[in-house]
Amino acid sequence: MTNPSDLLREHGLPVTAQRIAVLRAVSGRPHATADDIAVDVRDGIGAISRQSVYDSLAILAEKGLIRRIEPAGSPARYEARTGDNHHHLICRTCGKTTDVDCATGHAPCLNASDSHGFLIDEAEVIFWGTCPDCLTARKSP
Amino acid sequence: MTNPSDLLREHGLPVTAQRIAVLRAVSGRPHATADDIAVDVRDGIGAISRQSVYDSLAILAEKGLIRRIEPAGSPARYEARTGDNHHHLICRTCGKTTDVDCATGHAPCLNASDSHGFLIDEAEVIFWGTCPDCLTARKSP
DNA sequence: ATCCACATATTGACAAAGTCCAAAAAAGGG
DNA sequence: CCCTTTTTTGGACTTTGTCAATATGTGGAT
Repeated sequence: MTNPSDLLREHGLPVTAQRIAVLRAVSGRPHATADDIAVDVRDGIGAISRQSVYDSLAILAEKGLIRRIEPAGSPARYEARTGDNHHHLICRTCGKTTDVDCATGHAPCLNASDSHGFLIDEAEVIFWGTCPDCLTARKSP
Repeated sequence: MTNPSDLLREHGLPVTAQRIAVLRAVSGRPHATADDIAVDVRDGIGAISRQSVYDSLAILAEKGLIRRIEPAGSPARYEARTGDNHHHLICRTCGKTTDVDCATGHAPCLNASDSHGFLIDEAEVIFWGTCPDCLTARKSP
């Protein structure tokens, strides 16, 4: 696997300690919020400003190195798994987020029945439900 | 079509001028934000507090009279079309939101390839793209 | 029709998430 | 090594939404 520094250079981005740390944090903890990332980064390199976390996440997302998702009722979350059109399964109770491959194995929902003249570039699918833990918790209170 | 008052009563909700007006506003302007609703309601009945708009929207959504969607990068939006498992097509540039029926006509994405033990109750699909207007605007600047 | 208990509406303060801006610091090129 | 450009920082600010206390209105029983 390409290391973080090379990844940044390949995308024409100046290499900074902050960006490397942010990239590492996102890879190491999928579906983390900006705040989670900030905490992880501080554990790694000591300190980083809130603004730099947002800037780094934004530019990494723009270059396609990470993906940003914004589930209802939650702050934005980031993940390093990109380009494979996977979707998400989110627990309504505890917010646990799990990756799922698409139903038929190859992007079933990419074409809407009627595109209304839009040029569609992404189909985002979120499955809402209750996770196993919360299911058991609910049955035996 | 059932009128707003009866709809509220049928769902065990006390009927108030505010709720009727909110319900009307959501029906009349699909995909409106809470703020849009407040403006429309004030046009209709003169005044309503911000909090009441939020409360009404929340309870109407809870009872299934309206649906709440929260697209990335946008405040929450509400629509009165419920129970037909339709999805949304959103323009990345101007935010225009359009309803689309599901690709195959009958909920293609309702079963994930692997539910990971979750009990899934909804599959939310958002198609992201560029609307016709923004496409033309982009080509001829 | 009137009264009462309770749900709902209002008001104002507050919180979370994110953005904007100007100044300081650091990186890269000549 | 110096200069320009980019990045980082810190702080103020905006937007969206929630909380808590008080006032008001609703629907049922009398």
